[in-house]
Amino acid sequence: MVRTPILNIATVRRLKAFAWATDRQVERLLSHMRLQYVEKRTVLFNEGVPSDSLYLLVSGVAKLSLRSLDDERVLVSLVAPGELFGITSLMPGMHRAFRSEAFSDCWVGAARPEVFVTTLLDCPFAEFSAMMEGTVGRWFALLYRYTHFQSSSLRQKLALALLELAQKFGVRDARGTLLILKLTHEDLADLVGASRQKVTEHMKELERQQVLLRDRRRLIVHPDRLREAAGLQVEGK
Amino acid sequence: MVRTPILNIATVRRLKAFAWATDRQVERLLSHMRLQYVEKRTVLFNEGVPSDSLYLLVSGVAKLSLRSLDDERVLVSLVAPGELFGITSLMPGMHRAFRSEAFSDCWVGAARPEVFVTTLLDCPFAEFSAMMEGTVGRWFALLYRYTHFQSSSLRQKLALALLELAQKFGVRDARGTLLILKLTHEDLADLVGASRQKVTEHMKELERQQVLLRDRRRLIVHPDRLREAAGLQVEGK
DNA sequence: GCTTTTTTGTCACCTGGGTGACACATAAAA
DNA sequence: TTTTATGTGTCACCCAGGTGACAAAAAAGC
Repeated sequence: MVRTPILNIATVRRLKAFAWATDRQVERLLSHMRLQYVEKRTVLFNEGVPSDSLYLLVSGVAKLSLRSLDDERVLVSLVAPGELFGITSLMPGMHRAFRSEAFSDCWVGAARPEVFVTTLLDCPFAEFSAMMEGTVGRWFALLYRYTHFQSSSLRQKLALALLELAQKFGVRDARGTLLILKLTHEDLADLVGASRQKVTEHMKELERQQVLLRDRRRLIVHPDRLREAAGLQVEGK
Repeated sequence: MVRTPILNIATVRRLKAFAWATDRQVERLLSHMRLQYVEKRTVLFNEGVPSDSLYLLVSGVAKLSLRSLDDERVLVSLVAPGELFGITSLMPGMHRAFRSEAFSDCWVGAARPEVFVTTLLDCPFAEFSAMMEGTVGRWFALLYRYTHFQSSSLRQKLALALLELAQKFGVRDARGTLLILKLTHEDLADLVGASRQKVTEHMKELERQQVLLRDRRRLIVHPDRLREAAGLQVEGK
C-alpha cells in the first residue's frame, strides 16, 4: 500500500532539510516542487544527460552510481531522506555525473535549481552557479577522479591522473601537451596511491608506447593516446 | 630573484579566475586580498584546523594532501594558477580537510570567505554558506571517503563505509546503532570496490569480533569499535 | 506449505601490485 | 670540478584481494 505523504512544512522540518530557512521560503519552495513516487530500481536520471532538476529525497533510499572504465557499476553513495541530490544541476551546463535510481521505493520532490537558489538565497541563479563552479568545481573534479579510480588498474589510474594534469598544467607543443611541472615518479605514486617502483615501470611502458615522452624532468603527453590507455572513449569515436 | 607580481585586474583576467565578474567586483575583491609569497614546501594550513580564509593561487603550484589512516601522505590534488583553494572556508564551521603547501614557490592571495561571497554574489554569507552545506556537503563527504580509501585495506574501507552508513541511516538501539537499510554483501562490495566474497569474509570476521551483529538482513553496528577497526582515533582518546 | 531465487559462507587458485635492495643517472651544492 | 643528494630503472619475493565454483541458508513467490 502506498501512502501519499503530504509534503508540507512540518514534513520538511522533520526531515531536517533547510533547517536554516524561514517557513515562508520553505512554503514557496514546496509550491514549486513536484512530488513523485519512484519504485525500487527505477532510474531517475543517467550519467551524462543534461541536468535540469534538483531533487529532495522525502522517503526511501536512493542510490548514486556510475559505470567505471571497465564497465563495472560503482556504487558511489546511498542517499538518505532529507538530502538533496542531483547537485550537478547547480553548476552551469554540467551534465549528470552519476546515475540515480531508487534503492527502495521512494518519494522524491523535484524542482528546477533556479527555484532553490532564488527562493532560499535571493540572488541570481547564473551568478550563484558561476560561483559554485569556481569554488566547488575542483571538489567535483576530484570526486570524478576518485570514483573512477575505483576498480581500475594502476595503468588506468596513471593515465587518468596524467590527463587531469594535462588539462590543468598542459600547454600545446609541437610534440604533444607539455606539462609545465617538475614531477617525480614519487609524486605520481602519491597521487594515484601506488608504489614508486610500479609507477616507474608503467611510465617506462607508456614511453615505449609513445603515449608520453620526457624532456629532462618535463613530461610531454599525448592526450588522445592517454585516453585510450585509460580505457576512455576517444573524442569523435 | 623574486619579482613581485602586481595583482591587478589584468593579472586576474589573465588567470581566467572570476571570468564572469565585473571589473568593479574584481577590484573590490583585490582591495581586500592580502598577497603573500610562499616558498616551496611551506605549509599554508594543515588538515583539521579551523578554516577562515579562502585562497587564490596567483602563480606557482600548490599541493593538497592528507594523512591517511595508516599515516601515509596522500597527494590529493595539485592546484594550478587561477584556482581558488581552501574551499572548506565556504562552509559553516568546517575545518580544513587537507593540508595545503607550496609545491613550488608561489604567490598566493588570501581573503576572508565573506569577502568573496558578498562582493561577487551580493547575498549574506551565512545563507550562502548554509546553502553550500545542504547541497555540496554530500560531495564533500564523498570526497572524504574516497581520499581516505586511498591506501587503506579492505577491512578499513568496510569499516569506514559502515560508519558513514551508520551516520546516515542509523538509529540508536539497545544493542548499538541499527541501520534501517537492507544491504546485501554485494551492495557493500560495490560501495567499497571489492569482491563480494572478500566482503563476506571480512563481515564474518567483524561479527566475530563483536564490531557488528546481524538481525535478519539488518545490521547493528558499534561505531566506536568500527572506528577502531578503521584505524581512526576513537573519540576522547 | 513447497518451490524458486537470492544471498551467504568457504573453498583452491591466480595475479597485480607492494616491499626491499641496489646500481645507475641526473641534478644540486660546494 | 668534485661531492652529495635525489631520482630512475630493475630485480626477486610476498601477500591482499580477485576469480570461479559450489553448497548451505534465507527470502520471496506461489
